[in-house]
Amino acid sequence: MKIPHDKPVLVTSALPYVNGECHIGHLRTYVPADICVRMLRKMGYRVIFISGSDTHGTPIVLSAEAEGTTPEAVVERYHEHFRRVFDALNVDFDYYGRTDSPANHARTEEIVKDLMARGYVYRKKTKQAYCNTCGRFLPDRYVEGICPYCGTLARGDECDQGCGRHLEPGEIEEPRCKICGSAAVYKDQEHFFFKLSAFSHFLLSYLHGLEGTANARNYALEWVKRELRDWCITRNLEWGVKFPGRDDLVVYVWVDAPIGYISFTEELLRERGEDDTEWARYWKNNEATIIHFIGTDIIYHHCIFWPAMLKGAGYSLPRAVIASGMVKINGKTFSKSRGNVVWASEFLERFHPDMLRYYLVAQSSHTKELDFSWDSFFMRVNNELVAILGNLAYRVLTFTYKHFGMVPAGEIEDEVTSAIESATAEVLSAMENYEFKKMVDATMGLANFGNSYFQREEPWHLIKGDEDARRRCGTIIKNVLQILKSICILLEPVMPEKMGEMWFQLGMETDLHATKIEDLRAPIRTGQKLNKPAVLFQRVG
RNA sequence: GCCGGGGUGGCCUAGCUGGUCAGGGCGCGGCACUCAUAAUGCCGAAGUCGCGGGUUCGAACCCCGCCCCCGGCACCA
Repeated sequence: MKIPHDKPVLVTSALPYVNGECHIGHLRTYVPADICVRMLRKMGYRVIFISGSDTHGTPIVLSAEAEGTTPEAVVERYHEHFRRVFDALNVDFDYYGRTDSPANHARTEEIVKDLMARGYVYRKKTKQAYCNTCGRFLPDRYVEGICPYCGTLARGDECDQGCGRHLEPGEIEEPRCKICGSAAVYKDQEHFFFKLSAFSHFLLSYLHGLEGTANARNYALEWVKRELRDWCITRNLEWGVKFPGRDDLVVYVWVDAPIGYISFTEELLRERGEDDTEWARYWKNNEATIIHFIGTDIIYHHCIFWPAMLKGAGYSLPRAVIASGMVKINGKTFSKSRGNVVWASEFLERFHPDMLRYYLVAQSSHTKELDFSWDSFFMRVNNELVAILGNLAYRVLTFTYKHFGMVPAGEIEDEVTSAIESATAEVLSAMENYEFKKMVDATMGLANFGNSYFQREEPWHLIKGDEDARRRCGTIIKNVLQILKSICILLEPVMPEKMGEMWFQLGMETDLHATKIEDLRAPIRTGQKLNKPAVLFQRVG
C-alpha cells in the first residue's frame, strides 16, 4: 500500500481492557504498532499515535464487586499498570487516554444522537434474565441454563458444550444466575438497536478497498456476505456512558470504546493547544490517513461495527486495519485460569525491553500465530542479537577503538553500498506490506553480510602489515562502520534503546530517533571519534 | 456443520499471480580464523514439498477428491 505523503497519519493501537495485567498477547499488537509509527516517521510522515484504556463494561463491574471496590478503582489501577508497561517498553504513544473521560462521554453521546437522528437506531422489547437475589439484569454471559435445541447445559449466548448454536437473549431455558447460582427470571426490557443490517451494501464496497492485512479484510467480508444482524447497543448497567435520555441504560462498551480513538485525538490536539475543530481534519473531513492496529480477535468490531457507525454518523473512515495473529504459549491457547500466560512485567523484570520487541516481530510474521516459548526466546536473543548483531558491533568497534580510535579514511566499496541499498529496499517494501518480520530479517541479513565481509578481509592481519596494508585495513573498517550505521537507522524502530547505544559508540552526535532513512546513504565521517565500546546484548537463558 | 489458516529434510519455516522452487534458520559433521560475548567465516550430510487423481512441454505452487492439525462462528475487550 501507499500512504499519501501529503496528509497527516493517525495510527491507533487497540484499547486494552483494563481488567487485568498486560501479557505478551497484548504486546504483539502494541509493539509492532510502535515500530510502524517510528518507521513511518523515519520515512518522513507526520504521524500521531494514539491509544488508551477501555474502561467500561460488565467484567470490570464484576471485578470491582468481587474485590469490594469501585469500577473506578479497578480502572485506575490497571490504567496506570498499562501506562507503566508501555513506558518501559518504549511504546511511545502521543496520547494514552481512557474511555471514561468527559471528552469520550461527550463524543459518544453525540455520535449516538447522530445515529438516532439519521434513523439508524430503534427500540425493541427483549426478554432479559433478571436475578432477584443479585437484584439486577444479567448480561448473556452471566446466565446459564438449558439449550432449547439440544438440552445440554449452555451459556446464555451460546451452547458451548453441546450443539454450538448461538442463542438469542431469552432463548435459554431454566436460566440461572452465574454469579450467585440462583434461578433467574425473564423480564421484558426495552433496548436500543443499531441498524447494522442497513450497512451491508456499504460495508461490502468499503471492505474491498480496505488496506492493511488480508486477514482483517477477508474475515470481515465473510460476515458481510452472509447476513448482518442488528446490534443491541444498550445495557442495564450503571458504569458506562449513559444512553441519551435514559438514566437506566448505558451504551454497550463496544460503542464507546472505538469512539475513544476520536476523543483521544481531540484530547491530544487540545493539549497541544490546537484549535477546537482541528480534530475534525482527522475524523470528519478525510484530511488524514487513519490506520488501526488490532488483534485478530477484534476484527469483527473494527471492520464491521466501527465503519458502519462512522459511516452512519458521518465521520471519516479508516484506510487500513492491521490485525496481528494471536499468541500461544508452548502451543497452547492463552489461559489465565490454567496459568498458561506470560506477563509483561515478568519479562521486563528479567530482560531488556528491546529483546522482547525484537522477538515479537522476528519470531513470526505478523498475521500468523506466534507460539511463544522461553527456549525460542533465548535462541533468538543468543543466536541473533548476541551472536550476529551484538558480536559484529563489538568486534568491529573494539578493533577500531584500539587501533584507530576514530573513523578511518577510505571509500565505501560498491559491494557494501549495494548490500546496504538492497537491505534498505527490502525493509521499506516489507514496511509497505506490514511485514515486520521481513523488516528485521532483511536487516539481520545485512549484519550477516558484515560479519562475512569482516572475516574475509582479515583486518587483524592487515593492521600488522606495511603502510598499504594498514590503509587497506582502514578502508575495511570504514566500510563495516558504515554498515553498522545503517543498521542503527534500520533497526531503531525495533530496538530504539540498543540502537541508540550503538549510535553513541559510533561517535554519532545526532539524535538517532530523529534520523531519516535517507541519512543512511551519507558516509560516516572520517575522523569522527568513537566512544568506548561496550557489549550491547548479554546472553540469556 | 459452516468459514478461515495450515500440513515443505530431526525441529521451525520461506516460497503459493506455475518454469534457478526445493531456499533460510536451529541442530548435526568437517575445516578455517583469533578482532570478538566458546562469538565469526567457509564447506557438507539430510527433504517422494499430507495422500490420490487431473490440467500443462513443465506444479510445492492451478483444478477435483480424500486425510490430518489449529482457530473462528457475532456482541466475547
